[in-house]
Formats: sequence, C-alpha cells, structure tokens
Amino acid sequence: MTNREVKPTLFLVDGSNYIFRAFYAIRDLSNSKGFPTNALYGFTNMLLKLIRENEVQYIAVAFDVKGPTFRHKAFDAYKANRRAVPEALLPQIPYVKEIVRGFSIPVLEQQGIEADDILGTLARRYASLGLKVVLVSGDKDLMQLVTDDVILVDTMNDKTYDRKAVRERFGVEPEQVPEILGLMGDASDNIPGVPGIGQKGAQRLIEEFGSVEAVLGNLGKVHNARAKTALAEHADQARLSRDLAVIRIDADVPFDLEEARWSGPNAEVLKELFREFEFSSLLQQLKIREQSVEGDYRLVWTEAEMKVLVDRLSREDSFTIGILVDGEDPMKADLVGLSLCPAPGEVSYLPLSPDGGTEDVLRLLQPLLADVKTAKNGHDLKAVLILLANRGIRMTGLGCDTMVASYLLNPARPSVDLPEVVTEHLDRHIPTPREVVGSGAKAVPFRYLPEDARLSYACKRTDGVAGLVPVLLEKIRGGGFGDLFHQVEMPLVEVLAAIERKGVLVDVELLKKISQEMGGLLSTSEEQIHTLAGERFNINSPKQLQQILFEKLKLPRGRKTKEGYSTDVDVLTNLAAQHELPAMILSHRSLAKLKSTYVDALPLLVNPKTGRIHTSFNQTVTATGRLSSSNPNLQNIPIRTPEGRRIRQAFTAPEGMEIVSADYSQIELRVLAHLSGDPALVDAFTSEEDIHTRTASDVFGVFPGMVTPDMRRQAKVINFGILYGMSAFGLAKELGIYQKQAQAYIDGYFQRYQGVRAFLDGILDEARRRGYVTTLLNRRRYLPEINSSNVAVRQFAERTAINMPIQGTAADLIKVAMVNIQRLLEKKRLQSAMILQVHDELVLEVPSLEKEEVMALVKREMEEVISLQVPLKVDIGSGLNWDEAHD
DNA sequence: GAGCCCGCGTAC
DNA sequence: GACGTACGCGGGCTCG
Repeated sequence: MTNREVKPTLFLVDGSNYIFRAFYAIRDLSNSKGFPTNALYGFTNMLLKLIRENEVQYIAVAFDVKGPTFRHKAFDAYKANRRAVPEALLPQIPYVKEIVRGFSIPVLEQQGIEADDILGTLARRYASLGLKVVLVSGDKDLMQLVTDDVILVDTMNDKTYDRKAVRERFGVEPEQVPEILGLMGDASDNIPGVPGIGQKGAQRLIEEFGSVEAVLGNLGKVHNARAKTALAEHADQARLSRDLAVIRIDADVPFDLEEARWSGPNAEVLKELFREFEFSSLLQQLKIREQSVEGDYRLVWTEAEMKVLVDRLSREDSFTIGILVDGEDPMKADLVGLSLCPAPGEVSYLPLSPDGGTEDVLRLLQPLLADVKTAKNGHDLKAVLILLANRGIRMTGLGCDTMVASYLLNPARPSVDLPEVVTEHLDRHIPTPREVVGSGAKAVPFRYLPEDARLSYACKRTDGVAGLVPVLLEKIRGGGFGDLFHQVEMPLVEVLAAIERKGVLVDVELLKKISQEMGGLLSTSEEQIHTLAGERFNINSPKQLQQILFEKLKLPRGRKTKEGYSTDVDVLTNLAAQHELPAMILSHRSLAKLKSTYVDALPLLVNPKTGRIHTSFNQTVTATGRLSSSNPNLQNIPIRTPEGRRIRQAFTAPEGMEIVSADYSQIELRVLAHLSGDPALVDAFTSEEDIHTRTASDVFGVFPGMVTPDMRRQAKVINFGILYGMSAFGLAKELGIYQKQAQAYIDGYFQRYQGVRAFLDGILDEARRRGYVTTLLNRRRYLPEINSSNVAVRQFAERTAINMPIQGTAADLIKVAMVNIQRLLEKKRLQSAMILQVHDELVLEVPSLEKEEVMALVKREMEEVISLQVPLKVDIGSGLNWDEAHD
C-alpha cells in the first residue's frame, strides 16, 4: 500500500463578501440596546459552520480596506456606482474583525490591495508550496483562481467549485474567467465590459477565440454583426475591463502561515463579544465551559450525613435549593432528588425515591426550611414550594428566585431557562435537560438515569443558581428594582404556590352535560352547513372553508392572510348579509370553540388526587408584568355570551363554601388618570361618574344626560383605544365610521384630555431617550425597536411603550394586593383562600361563615392597596359558582 | 407520529 | 401597517 501524502489545507475566507451577504440575508436583528447585529450574527455562524464541518488546519480571513487600489488608478470609475455601505452595517464591520480575532484567526487587510488580491496572492503562494487551498466566498470573480490545488466553496449554499465545476459554469478554463468578465462586465464593481455583450455572448466568444485579445485580433471572424461592431467600438474598454477583472497573484502580502494555524478560539474574548451582542445560542454552540473543575458535589444518604449538612446550612444566612423532578406539572410530578448548596462549589444531593427510604432524612430539613431567618434561594421556587408541600414539607422565608430576578431585569427576554440565564450572567455552561435526558417524547425520566448522572446534573444546576444569586441581586439593586423584587415579586412566589396548590373545584358532571348538549347542536349545525354548501367539508379548516366560500360560492374576498383569504369573524359577519352560510358558520365555530377549548378540555385536567384543577400561574412570562395562566389557562374562561357563562357556572364552591369574586372597576383608565394627572380624567373618577358616559359627553359635546347608549359604546371603544395606542384607522374600522370622523374623535379626546396627550408624548420621549419604559413600581420593559428605521416596527414599539406603563402598573397593584390579602388571611387564621387571579379580578373560595369578613377585607385591601390621585373601586360579589359571584 | 406554524378565538 | 397582553385549539405542513 502506498503511503499517500495528505496535503495540509489552508482556508482563505473572503470576509468582505460574507459581511455583505450576511447583512442582506438576515433582516432586523439587534441586541436589546438597539445595536444592529444581523451581519455579525450571520458572519459568525458562517465561520462556525466552516470550522465545524471541515478539517481546518490553517485559516485566515481577508477584508477590503477603504481607499484607492491599483484598479482605481487604472480606471477612475472603478466601483464608482457601488451602493454606499448601509447605515446599519457600517458600525458592525469593526466588530466582525474583532470576532475573527476572537477565533484566533488572522485578519488580513492591506491598504491599496483588495481582499480578492490578497486571496489570489496567498492561494497561488501556498498552492505552489504544496498546500491545498480552499477559497471561501460567494464571489464568482474568484473562480479564476481555481486550479488543481485551489478550490472555491460557498458555504451559504454549500457549493464547491473545482476545475470541472468552473468549466460547467463558464464553459472555459478558470484562467479564462477574466476574459469573460472583461467582455460581459460586472455591474457591482462598475467594470463596464462591452455594451450589448452578456454572459452568453462573452462565453461563446471566449470559447471560440480563447481571450479578449484574440477576439479583438480576429474581429473579422466574429459572426454576430452587432457584437462585432460593439467590439470594434469598445476595444480599449474591453482590454481595460479584462485587466480589471484579473485578480493579482503576485501582490506584496506579508503573511506568516504559522499564525494561521487553527488551534481553537480564544474563549474569553468571544464570550465577551457574544454576550455584548446577545448571541446566547452561539455561546451554547461553542460549549464554553469555565476552566474550573467540578465543585465538591456529594451524596447525602444517611441521617448522620444530613445532620452534618443541616448544621452546615444553618451557618449561612441563605442557601440555595434545587429539585430534580420527573414531569412538567408540579402537582403531578415526582420529586426525584433535592440539592442543597450552602456556598458556590459545595453542593449536596439527596435522592428521593417515590417509595420512601430517604423520607426520614428529608424530615431533618424541615425546621431549617420553615425558618424565616435562613433565606432560601433557587430557580423557580414556586415549583420547589409545591413539590415539597406535596411531600408534607413546608418551606418559607424565600431569598432570591433567580428565575424571577432574571425576568425582572428584562421581562421581554425570550427565556428564563436556567442554562440561558447562567450563560448570560455568569458566562458558564451548565447542562440543559435536553443534553441529559433528550427532548420531547424521547426524553428519559430522571429516575431511569444512573445515580451519579442525577447527582452531577442536579449539583451543577444548583451550583449555577448559587453563582447567580449575588450577581442578580446586585443587578436588581443597581437597577432600582429592589423594592419591587423583595417586597412584591418574591412574596408573591409563595402566594402563587398556595393558589396553585389549592386549585379550583370544577363541576365535571355539569361540563359533561354541557358537552353532550353542545355535541348535539354541533352535529345538527354541521349537517345544515354541509347541505347548504352542497358538499361535506371540515368546517374547522380555514383552508377548506375558503374554498367553499370564495371559490365555490364566489362570495367576495376580504382581508388576506399569509396563505389565502381570511375567514375570521369580521369577514364572515360582513358576508352574512349576502348568504345564509357565513352566519351559520360563525355560530357553529363559536360553539365548537367553547366545546373543544373549555367544556371538553377542563375535565381532563382535574387532578385525580385532589379532584380539583390546578392551573399554573406564570410569574415570568409577560412583557408587562402581568401574570399568565396555563395548563389550563383559567384567565380566559368565557363570560361574554350566555353559553360561555354556563362554563363559568361549572367553577363551583364545595359544600359550606362560596365563591367570592372581586374585580377592579376600570383599573387601567384609573391608572391612566393617575399617571397623567389629567384634571378632567381625574375629576371624572373622583366624582364617581360613569367614565364612558363622561368621555362621550366630552368628545361628542353633549350633556351627560343626553348621551345615548350608542354614544357611550363608541366612547368605550375610544377609551380602550387610547390605552392601546389605537390609530384613526383602527378606530374607524372598529366603529364602522370614516377615518376622518375617527380622527376627529381622537382629536376631540385629546383636546379635552390634554394631560393624557402630554403624558403619552412624555412616555414616547422617555422611551426614545432611555430605551425603556417603566411602571409605577419601577418595573421596566426595554424597547430596542423604538428607534427602528422600519416604520411598522417602530410604531409597534410605540404602541407597546404606551400600553406597558398602564397595563404594568395595574399588574403591580393587584400583585401587592394579593400579597397583602394572603398575609391577612393567614394572620387571622381564616380558612378562605384565593384560587384565581384574572388580571383585574381576584377569586376566592370562602367558607360561608367567613364571607362577610373576607369580602370586606378583600375589598378594602384592593381599594387601598396604594393611594393614587383617583380612588380605586372594587366590585365584589359572591355565589355558589364563579358566574353567580361575578355580578 | 412528533413538533411546529398558522388562523382563529377566548380573556383582560 | 393600522389595538396592547396572554394561551390553546384544530388543521396542516415538515421532518425523521
């Protein structure tokens, strides 16, 4: 067997080419500070892909530098009409080079020499020294450099050009490519070529004659008369163009191959850059790990070991606790293990099998967990509270929940998953659940993993949390979020845990009955719809419905969607005048919605152990500070229609208890009155007038006594529109009036409420200057797109800027009220409990005997949660179910 | 079949 | 493009 020599490979990257292509390939990417990062991101990805997918031994990246080159001297107009570098790209260019250097890859740039010529020179030099050279570029000009030892690859579309591929593309040898370019020209470089000769023509001529010079010398043999004339007229231009297209292979380029030897990136530098640009996925890809070895992670198994650990933990003001669970739903999940960390690097792991064994060991922790003098830290402490409580262990005295802290620092962040938070704030990689157990249906439950894998995983995570705590607490303090975090959000964690664990009683029998009724109605209406349509089709499929309505029945099309024409309620309502079918579909659809989303779904979520539904109240999801609810979402239970209200009737109180519902009246408009201090709006609420009637009177210029129900309805739309930053277009559409008229209403509103106008302007100004907006309790939302050059994007950010302080302040207030109410209920040892929060409403389950006291308490705590320029008003009611309680 | 996006609709 | 914040359903597509 011959010992075939494998040549080392040098990768030469056309950096300038990739900057531009990355810039145009990715639109609208910037970090939270508004710095554009699209080209940086695309370029970095390209480089990573190149390194990942190839065996790179030597690599360098070449860039153009500003200033004239020999081509400019030869031809004044060279690159004259090239587009200016886009505004958003310019500031990114220096950082592209920083990133390249961060990869420990040499940046090649030289005054007076273009990147192409650097590439050509080095390719020739090292090919002749016996290396394989791979040129990395999307620029077709570089094809002329291809030889038996030099290939061209374009990583963006995975194309590779060797000699053969170039021949297929241009029909000639690579060396002849400049001859073709010389005849056809190159618009982007402003190489003129010969007018009237394109790629095809140029190719034919060069295939036949071999070079521009030969073509010009044999004009008589050129068959095409037009081409012949053009060539004769522009002979000098053809020669010049050809010369411009030739890439230099003999430039004076100092280069040391050893410096280009690939030995991996400089992690410290890249981490810094990626963090600045918020490339969290790239950080993960690099799998950057701290240099430090694993900490002191140990198993706690015996009572003796636990006693030592409790002693150790007791010596600290706070410690970090983490859980290992199988299952998503904390009310059903199995607690597999517990990890405890008195100080970073020092974590103990207690395995907890469902069939006991270490249960007595766990009990030893109870006094410490219930001791408020030792603060407990963790990531998602609500889940810890619930899991422990379900094992009969009470925990209180929370210190820092890093999930909540991270959310508060930037509530619009895409994720508060622990590994991402750790990467962002600590520059460390900790294992993700995916890496350990896989994802989706293929995920392996932790209980099937070997013990040492569980220990390692749990300890690394808890260690990561322990590392985060001081960092996040300092950022919370520094950002002015201390009160909101420590006095509101952290106490709320315990409140939400209690609410979720309590759950809500649902009358499954009633839902089953409703389901049967609805099922009957639906099959009848389905029959009628199919008959009327003349064929059977899936009414729930917008796609099939479009075909029936717009193609078969030829009804007029309305609004377009991404694929086709909308069949939503607006469109069908408009069509109802022309045909019977749309109205039938609307009523069918609303019934089907109620049945599938609520009536049939809710019984499946009743917990078999408790007989109740335990929703999740998510504290770290919304961009404004509201809670959200999921599995199931109990914040969107129907109320507006009679059929919907029947579903509410299924939310009941057990024997001897009642449901109490307390909701803030017009809280967002009251918040607007307070924040703006507008005298008219403040007066409207202070004098306890009906706000929509008052607005109607003000905007339509009639006495309050003359306001008709329809005027009040319109005023209500205007009031809500103000909160959401609605335009005249939107108001006109909503009210079915002309846009001019709508604009007149809006003008009238701001004429009467000038303080509101000033307030909204102030918000926008603040958002533009500071890049964020805030609520009354200093909750903050960043708006990186507020200064976007894209009108739609910018206007969206403006509406968001207007809405967030109002919606978020309302959220602040009800959260404080919840914390206070929970404290009072506990202090007074009442059996009543909050069971739901729906943004401006609190729902409680109350023993009938406590009803009077608790209703008074709740109403008072909600109304007096804070003193504003306007009174807060709470409507409160009680009944045997949620529907009854609501009025 | 799992996972994802889309269109749609429910709540405040 | 045009009204803010959520969640979840069924349909239908992609991917393995």
